[in-house]
Amino acid sequence: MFESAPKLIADMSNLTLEKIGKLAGVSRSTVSRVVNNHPNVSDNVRERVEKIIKETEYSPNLAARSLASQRSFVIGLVIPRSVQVFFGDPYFARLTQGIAQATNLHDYTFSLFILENREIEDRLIPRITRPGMIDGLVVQSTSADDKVLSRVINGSIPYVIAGRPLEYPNVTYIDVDNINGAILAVEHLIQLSRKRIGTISGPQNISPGLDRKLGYIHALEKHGFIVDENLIAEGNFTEESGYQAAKQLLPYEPDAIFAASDSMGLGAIQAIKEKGLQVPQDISIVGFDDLPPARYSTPQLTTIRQPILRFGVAAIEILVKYVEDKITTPQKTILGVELVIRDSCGGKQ
Amino acid sequence: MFESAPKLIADMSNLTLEKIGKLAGVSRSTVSRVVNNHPNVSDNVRERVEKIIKETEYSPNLAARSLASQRSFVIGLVIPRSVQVFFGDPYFARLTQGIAQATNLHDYTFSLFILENREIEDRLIPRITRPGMIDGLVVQSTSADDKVLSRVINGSIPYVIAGRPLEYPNVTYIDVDNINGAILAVEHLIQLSRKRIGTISGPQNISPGLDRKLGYIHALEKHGFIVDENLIAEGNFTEESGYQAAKQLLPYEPDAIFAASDSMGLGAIQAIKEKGLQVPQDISIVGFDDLPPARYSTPQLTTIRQPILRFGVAAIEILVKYVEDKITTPQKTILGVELVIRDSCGGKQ
DNA sequence: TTGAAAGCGATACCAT
DNA sequence: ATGGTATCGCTTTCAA
Repeated sequence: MFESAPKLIADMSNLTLEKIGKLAGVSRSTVSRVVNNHPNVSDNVRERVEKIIKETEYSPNLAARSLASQRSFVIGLVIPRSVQVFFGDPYFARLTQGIAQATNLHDYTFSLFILENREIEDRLIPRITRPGMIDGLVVQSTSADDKVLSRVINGSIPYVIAGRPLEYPNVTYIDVDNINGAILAVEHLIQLSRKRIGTISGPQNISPGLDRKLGYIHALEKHGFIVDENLIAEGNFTEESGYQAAKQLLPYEPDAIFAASDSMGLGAIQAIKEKGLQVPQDISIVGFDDLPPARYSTPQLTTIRQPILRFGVAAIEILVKYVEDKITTPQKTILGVELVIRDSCGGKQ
Repeated sequence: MFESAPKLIADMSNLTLEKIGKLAGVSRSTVSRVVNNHPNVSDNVRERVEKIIKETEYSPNLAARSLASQRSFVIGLVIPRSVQVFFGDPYFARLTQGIAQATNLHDYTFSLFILENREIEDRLIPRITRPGMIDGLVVQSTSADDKVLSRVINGSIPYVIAGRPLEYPNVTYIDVDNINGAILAVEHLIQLSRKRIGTISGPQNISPGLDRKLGYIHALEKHGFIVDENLIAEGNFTEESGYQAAKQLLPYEPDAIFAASDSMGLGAIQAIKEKGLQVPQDISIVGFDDLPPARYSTPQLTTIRQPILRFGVAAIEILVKYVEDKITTPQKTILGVELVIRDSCGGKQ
């Protein structure tokens, strides 16, 4: 004892339960209980051990823990190959941030798998889907019948799909209320007495594209408007596509446009300005997302705010429950959205 | 044998070296050698074992492998707490993507640690810096004397700093040639016969802020210009700060501005337009980064392109060499940048 | 070339 | 409440 203690303090590089135990005068079992917050530890022992853990900055070896417990304490976010834009889109950056944060708060390690090309996809799918490597997966939903999506859904690892997957209605997913968001947007325009309300929708093979257009149509019909196909154009969520889509709509003289993303809304504003028209005087614009650019544009964009960070947190909370409670019943979660009124629609009080 | 073989094939969920060995009639040691491509295995044994591995889709348990080999096969990207903007900045999204891709290509798993608040920082730093958890780290450089930076630099895990760390001149880092980029930008403006060339610099406590301003001054002096403090304003790389800085410069009638980031350049363009002036007719603008928004602005932004994806790839290549060859000598890598001429400076041929 | 066996550092069951 | 010990699945000497 006399000789070994100082030595142990010296080589902090390889701290183990055993060494902490020696320093605290208890067995490795007891230290393990302290680390894992097991109830059966007396208060003074717990205190003593915790003090030493703090002093030495001990933290358990994850490999050993994984091997013994048959859990990896890793949660992965998977971006399928068919997600084209990916990191060009600030949405994914925020999503990643939210999920990483929530993962760490639950004491899991966060791993990111971007399957950006076939080579990486082939290499990673077996690793990702093999039981034991990863405790839980968040998989970004996609349009196509993506390889990784079906592998995960049919595999045995707990997962949550981020975004409603059109092809798999009966799986665990989390999404924002796209339909209601679109309705909020359009009803705002209706309240401002706009009569020719157009939309720039997203691609119709992914749920945000589909649902936001559905909401647009629903709101119009609910308020007795006639849906005019000439006032509907399709983009792919990028600014450039919004610009093009707006050019397509302008000949039909809309007095308002609901864009299914902020980026497309900003593109539309540019097209409108180039035509010599003014936002919001001549045409009102509502976007969707409320990402930072919406606040810095001129005019500032009225938009539908989706809680991206909360989305990540909620996804991880669901996932952790699945992992730790071994639930398997599919569960759907829809997060609310809200209208954020700025300057691109006029009529602000 | 008769009874156990079918059983083993049945429960593929828990394949181990031992079971593969039993199926192939060899020991676990031999199977391990086959899996790890060790030379000392006879051809027919290797063949037999590989066949079974393929049939059973066996893949080794990473936790066990890590524990035994004292390597985790994980490479982490650390975003220190003092990196304020983080994911609002498209730069980090691209950086993350490049590093994730390169990491996977080298058969490591990619983990992301965003130390966005003190709680997460306290929780993660011991884990990150503890030997054995992570084989190598890429750490984003920061301004302040950040806790995690000094811990990593003084620790024993191989690392590469992304961006020149001002406080630690003698560590392994990778950076882009900020000084030369700024020189390219300013010389372009000089060639276009601009006489009153201002700059919107970044914060002077981080290297991209410092170096790009140094390059600006260097280029002016080299060409016999007098550096006018009134033509220098400081931003923090955001669009909003560029807008404000431009407002500060305009009374001194610059005919060109070198903005140390695209975002600040875009903010400057907005301020200039609001003042009733035109870009590039009245004032030329050069940005820095060449992120997507530079291409979608009006006018399209002339800028300095930095190879962010290559940056990530290069960082991982250096890191992997450090990890696998156990090198420890500090190494500095500077990547070249290039001028991308678009419409914000005029004089385009 | 191959096999046996000793770790790696946790967890968790079983005694006490 | 605490300690002893088998165990997780692999890597890696050391013998044979």
